Amino acid sequence: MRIGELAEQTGMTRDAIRFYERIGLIRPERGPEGRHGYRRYDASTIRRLGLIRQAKALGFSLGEIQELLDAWANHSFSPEQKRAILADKIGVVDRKILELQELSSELKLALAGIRDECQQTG
Amino acid sequence: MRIGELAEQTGMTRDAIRFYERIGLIRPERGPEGRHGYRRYDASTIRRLGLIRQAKALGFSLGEIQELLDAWANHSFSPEQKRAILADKIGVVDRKILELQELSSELKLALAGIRDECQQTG
DNA sequence: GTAAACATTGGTGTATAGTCCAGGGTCAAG
DNA sequence: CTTGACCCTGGACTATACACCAATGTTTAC
Repeated sequence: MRIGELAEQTGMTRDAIRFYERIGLIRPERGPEGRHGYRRYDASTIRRLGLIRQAKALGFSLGEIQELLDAWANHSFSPEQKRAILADKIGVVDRKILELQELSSELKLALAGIRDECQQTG
Repeated sequence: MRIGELAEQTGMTRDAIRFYERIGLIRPERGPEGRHGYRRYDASTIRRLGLIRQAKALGFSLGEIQELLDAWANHSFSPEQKRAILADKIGVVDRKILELQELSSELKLALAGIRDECQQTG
């Protein structure tokens, strides 16, 4: 798959995908079939970009995501380092879940309050 | 309370607090006691800034937070508009919770995988 | 009344996360 | 062998979310 199709599959722009490559989040092959040098992606990259998108929306920076993906895959870290990084991120994620649950409760209370306001006349 | 104490109480910088004011997230009084014009904050601002910090960490932009706070308080929106905005944000938050739970599960699986790797010799 | 410790505005600078070209190369079809 | 659709690099530009001044004013304590 070349960059255009990947962009279509993921809903990201070509520029964003190239940007993610520049900062090391993805590592495509280069033009295995001709002499062109085009980037070639396999299907796993779609999933990887999906995860990046999700993590971003959940408040993780690309730097944090990179750390996470490095720990997830098998490059450059010892198992112990990977374990530590993953455990750390799990803690962050679980704390975010709690915070979001509190936030959701508060918002629902606020919504109920507005309903009451609307019921003033009956 | 003046800006310095508020900064201390919230852990934010004076600059960040002034920035939040510039974009409309907070609206301090101005110098009610002398002729100075200093910003004066009451205790509720601490909570408000805490909420801003939390929402930011959870992936909301300051723009979204502003919308939310406007709907939360009683300014400038009809009850119906506020209800709609709140309901929308609740949906966003609840979806984020689900995504984070999935992410947490995946991370825990990955962590378990690493544990297995470490157990290769015994 | 003056010095320290606070505050003000206004402007510039920074990091992050991209977007948007320009100028060019590549590929498949006709 | 040209046309259109795709790709490349490099650089400039943008929005968000602040940080960091400088020059100046105010408050508090002595």
